[in-house]
Amino acid sequence: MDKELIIIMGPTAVGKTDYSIELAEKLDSPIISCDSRQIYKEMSIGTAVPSEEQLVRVKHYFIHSHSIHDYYTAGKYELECIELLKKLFVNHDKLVMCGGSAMYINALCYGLDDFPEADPELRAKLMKRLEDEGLEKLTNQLKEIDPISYEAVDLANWRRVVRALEVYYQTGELFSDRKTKPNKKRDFDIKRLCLTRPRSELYDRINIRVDMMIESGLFKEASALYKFRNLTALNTVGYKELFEYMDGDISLDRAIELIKRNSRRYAKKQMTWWRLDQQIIIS
RNA sequence: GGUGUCAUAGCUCAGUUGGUAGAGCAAAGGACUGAAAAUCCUUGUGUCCCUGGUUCGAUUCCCGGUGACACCA
Repeated sequence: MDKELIIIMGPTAVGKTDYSIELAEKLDSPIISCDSRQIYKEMSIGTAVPSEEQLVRVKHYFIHSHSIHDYYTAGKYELECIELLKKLFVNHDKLVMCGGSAMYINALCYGLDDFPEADPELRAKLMKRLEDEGLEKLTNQLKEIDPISYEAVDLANWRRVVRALEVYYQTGELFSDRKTKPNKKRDFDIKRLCLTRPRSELYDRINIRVDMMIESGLFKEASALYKFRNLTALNTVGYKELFEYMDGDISLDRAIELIKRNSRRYAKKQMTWWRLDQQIIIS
C-alpha cells in the first residue's frame, strides 16, 4: 500500500494543533480533524479550535463543519471520514489527521459494528424508566433478555445498560449478538503518533490555557449557547461549568477552577486510551 | 526581646488516655462500539518539624531547637 494516514493524537493541550500544522505543511497535506467538539461551528474558544491564521495556512476538515443541533455520533464520523479520505487520497499519498477524541479515532482506525443510531423517542422512554424505576430494574431486564451482555457490560454504568436494551428494542436482535470486535481493513496504512509531555507540564499548560480562554471571551460564547445547554454537544468541559455559574449554583472563580480540573481529568482519561500507542515526546 | 498557641497526606484539618494515623478536596490507576470533552469503576498518598530524654515502645509526655501566628513590650 502506498497511501498512509498519519494520526496525531494526544491529550488536550499537549500541542497537537501546532505540531500537525507543521507536519501537514511539510507533507503538503490538509488536516482531517478528529475531535468530537471542534466539529461544531457554534463553539470555538472553549474547544480550542485552530486559529484563523492556522485555518488559512492549512485546509482543515471536520472543523466547524456541523451544528450542535445536528445529531452527530462516532458512527457518522466513521462513514463521513472514510468517504473524505477516499477522495483526498486520490491526490495525496500521505494525509495528516489530528485530534483527541479516542472513540472517533478508533472508529476510523478499526470501525464500529453495525449498530443502529439511537432512536430519540425510544431513548427518552428508557431514560424515563431509568428515572422512575431505577437502574436495577433495567439491569434485571437486561439479564433476562440478553444474559451475555449482562455479564459483559458495566452494570453500574447506566448508559451501557440503556444502550444494550435500546439496541434490542430497536432491532429485535441482541446487543451481544451484534457486537464483534471489528477490525475493518482500510485501504491505506495508518500510523498513530501520540504526543505526550510530563504530567506537571501538561497540567500547567491546561491551567494557563483555561485562563486564556476566559480572557478571550469564553463566558460570552457560553452565554449565547446557554439556551441550548441540554444538547449533548454542550455537555462539554468549559461550557457546562459556566452554565452552572449562570444558574447561580457556583461562583465564577469556582467555575473556572472546575473547568481546569475537568480538563485535567479529561487529559488523564485520554491518556489511558493510548498508553500502549507509539508515543513521541515534545517539549 | 518576653509570653502564649500551633507544626500530621499536595491543600484544609481530625486523631492517637503512649502500641507508627484518617476525612474532605486535589490526585493516581482503570473501563469504554452511534451521547465519548459523555458515562462508569477502583485506590490512600505520610521521617505525624528536628535533636535529645523518660519508656519494652514516643507522632502523642518532658527538655532544647527551628518555623508560623497572636498578644505584650
